[in-house]
Amino acid sequence: MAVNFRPVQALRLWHEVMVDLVRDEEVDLSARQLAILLTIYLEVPPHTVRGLAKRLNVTKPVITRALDTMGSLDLVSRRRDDLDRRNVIVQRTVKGTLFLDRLSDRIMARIEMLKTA
Amino acid sequence: MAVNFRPVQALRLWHEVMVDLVRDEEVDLSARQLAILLTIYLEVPPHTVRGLAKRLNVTKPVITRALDTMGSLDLVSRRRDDLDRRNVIVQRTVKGTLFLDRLSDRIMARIEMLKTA
DNA sequence: GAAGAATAATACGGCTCCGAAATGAAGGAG
DNA sequence: CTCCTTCATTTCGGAGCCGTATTATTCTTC
Repeated sequence: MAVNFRPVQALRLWHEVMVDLVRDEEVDLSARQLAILLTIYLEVPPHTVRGLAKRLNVTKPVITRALDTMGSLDLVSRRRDDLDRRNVIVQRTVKGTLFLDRLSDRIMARIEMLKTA
Repeated sequence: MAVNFRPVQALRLWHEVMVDLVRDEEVDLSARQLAILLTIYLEVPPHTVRGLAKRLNVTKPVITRALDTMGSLDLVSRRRDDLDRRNVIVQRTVKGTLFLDRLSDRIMARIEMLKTA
């Protein structure tokens, strides 16, 4: 499981996973959308529009639009915060979890291939 | 330098690098554009429009447009193939090399952080 | 040289995304 | 209750990318 990473191998890893994603991508997410999705699934909740905008150094409409797109793909869901109804709480979905599981599998598979190469 | 990678750590690595890129990105490349750029720099030349289109399973106009965009950013350059003037040979640039060096540095830095965490 | 094949680029209509600004809804201070 | 702030969303004009189909150039074959 241990890998010795040197810079060119790190770049090769990125390359192979990106090509995999582009080649047989079911959903076509931009860099921003993927960054938002990963933040929602990996960082501690709750996630609000404002919080995500600040975390990623983008404007709030960018977050709203990304949630619209990924929401229609059923990768995330939104609900109002009952304690402060101005806030929107972004939540995970089963489909989003499965998507990131597949991404994780792709990355791990490419790491394995780098080890044996 | 050796890292033990488990799936959640692979995903964390992807997350952190993507957030870095979105946060302080000088150039804003799409997933396809980045995949094309990495292919040009990491796979054996020569690279033609048709070859890249087949490699990435996209149509040729996608490649032409990506080369237009990245060409205006001076990340790649094009010249005609003198042996077969129908072909366009895609070439690397100094600026493109520097960009990928920075990407490589980002990835390596995040790998280091995962080791100590 | 003429006809056909192959390559890259362009035209087209449609869709998505952009940032800035305006709008709508909810909370807080007095 | 009223004013002001704080959220998220929507609107606006503009820019970029999409796939399909077409064009322009070059090569190949006869």
